[in-house]
Amino acid sequence: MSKGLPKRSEDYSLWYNELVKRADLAENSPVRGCMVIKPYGYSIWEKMQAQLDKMFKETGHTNAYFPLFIPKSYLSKEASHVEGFAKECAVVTHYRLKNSEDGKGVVVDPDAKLEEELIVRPTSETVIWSTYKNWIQSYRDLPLLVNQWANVVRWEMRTRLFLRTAEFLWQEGHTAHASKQEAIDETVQMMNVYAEFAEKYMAVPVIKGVKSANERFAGAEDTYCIEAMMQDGKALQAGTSHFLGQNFAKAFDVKFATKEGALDYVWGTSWGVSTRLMGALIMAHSDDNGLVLPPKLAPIQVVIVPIYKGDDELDRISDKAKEIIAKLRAKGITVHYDHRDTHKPGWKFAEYELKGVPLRIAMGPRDLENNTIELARRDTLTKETINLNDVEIDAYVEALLEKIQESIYQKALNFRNEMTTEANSWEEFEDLIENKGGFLSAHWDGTTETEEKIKELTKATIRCIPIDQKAEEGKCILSGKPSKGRVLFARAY
RNA sequence: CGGGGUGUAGCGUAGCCCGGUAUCGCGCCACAUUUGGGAUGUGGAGGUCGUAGGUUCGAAUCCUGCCACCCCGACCA
Repeated sequence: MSKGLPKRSEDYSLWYNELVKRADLAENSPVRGCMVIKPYGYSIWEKMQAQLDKMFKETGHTNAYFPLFIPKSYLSKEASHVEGFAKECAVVTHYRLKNSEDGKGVVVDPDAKLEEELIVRPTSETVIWSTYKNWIQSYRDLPLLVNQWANVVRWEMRTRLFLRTAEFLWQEGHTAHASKQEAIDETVQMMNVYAEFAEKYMAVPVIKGVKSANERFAGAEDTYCIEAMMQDGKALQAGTSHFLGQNFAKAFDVKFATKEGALDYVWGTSWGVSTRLMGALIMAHSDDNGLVLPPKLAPIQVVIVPIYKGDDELDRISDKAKEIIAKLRAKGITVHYDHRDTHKPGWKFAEYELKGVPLRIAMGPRDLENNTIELARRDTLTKETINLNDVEIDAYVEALLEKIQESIYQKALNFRNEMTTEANSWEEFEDLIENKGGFLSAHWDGTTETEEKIKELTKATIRCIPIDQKAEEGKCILSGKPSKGRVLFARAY
């Protein structure tokens, strides 16, 4: 491994790609657009999963699993859904291979053609709603609150590790309700769960909002989202929650008997976050030295590096380190003691910085003598020497980790606020999008036509209509037609 | 999927124009000296030059197809 990462200021994309590989998060696979998530990267994803799963359970959801393959005909049952996904579906046409004529490999056996071709799920609404038809008869069967953790495939033209891959991991919640309002409440609730997760665990501030018709999920009545700001001034959609109305219920004929004895279609929602969150996490906090992980998602929260000459010294330091490790673990803190003699301390320091470990403790002979340790923070790159006679190390570290979590969030929030600008004229809008980036808060006349024109002219899209949008009379930035509030524009991933 | 670029040891590269069996650095292995911010020395291992064909006495080098990756468009979570 060569030293030094590319600089963010010089080539942000290159910095990101290199960081993902060097920090052992993921690498490309032999198949175009797919990725291998390496153990360290997967550990972070597992921590995200664990927390999200807990939050889903707390809001009444249960996990289930639906199959990878979907009959091709299912996709076309909901018109706008097929329109949205047809272009990027992987299709299974055969079920057998055979040895090739020249004996040099295997070929698809033409005799093993499937009667009905299968698509690899790009999302599971169709299979799930076809199943729900059998599960729901009465209002007593509702609400149905199901989530699944799964992989999906979307045959993307242009891919990037974590941000857009042909196959990705995610969770998809699919719920059915007896009333419209209840389904809308569910949709909003899950957006709020995502926002809370992003802010409290990932330390990434997000804007909650509703998508314009143009950006809406294929098959939804409304798409709610959380939008995050990356360090290069581009926006990233971090999670979506869809109010499906009765669209899928109608497409798959899912009716229920109401309390009053009438027959009605059920109301649906779906919501998801994916391994794309990994990309958001990386791009929101990391620096030119490597990853910066929020303590709540860091696979290793504290690393202890002994500095020693000879086995005797190592033994004495290890004795002391073990006491500290035991105390920290008792507090539920994840500690790694790296006493390998195959690498020098300086090498380890750089390595753990690259991997984003929030806190590093160094202990050498001088520390042993003075009963001190050196504490180094990853987020600020600052060091302090702590006298163990003066502080309770476990409580101190616990508090410091919390402080780091908060400080990373504040830094990202300050950045996001600096990068959110009101644009009041078209000239200003063009100048800001080109030279500053970030979110532009501007008036829009509400038409798809204007939205597309703006995209064509500036590559900026409407990220969302913020939930907390203030009523304000104004004129559309492009068309000059009347508008009742500002929406957020940005160039986006 | 369109335009441009790249592919040589685990990683980064020279060589390609002008054809003759592959250069350098990092990493890896062994030993010694080292250890408070990516150690040093000595010795060593590792390559069907992305892949499949073609031209040639001979191909990393020339020609064609394919694959992958990067950048810019279109598409998208």
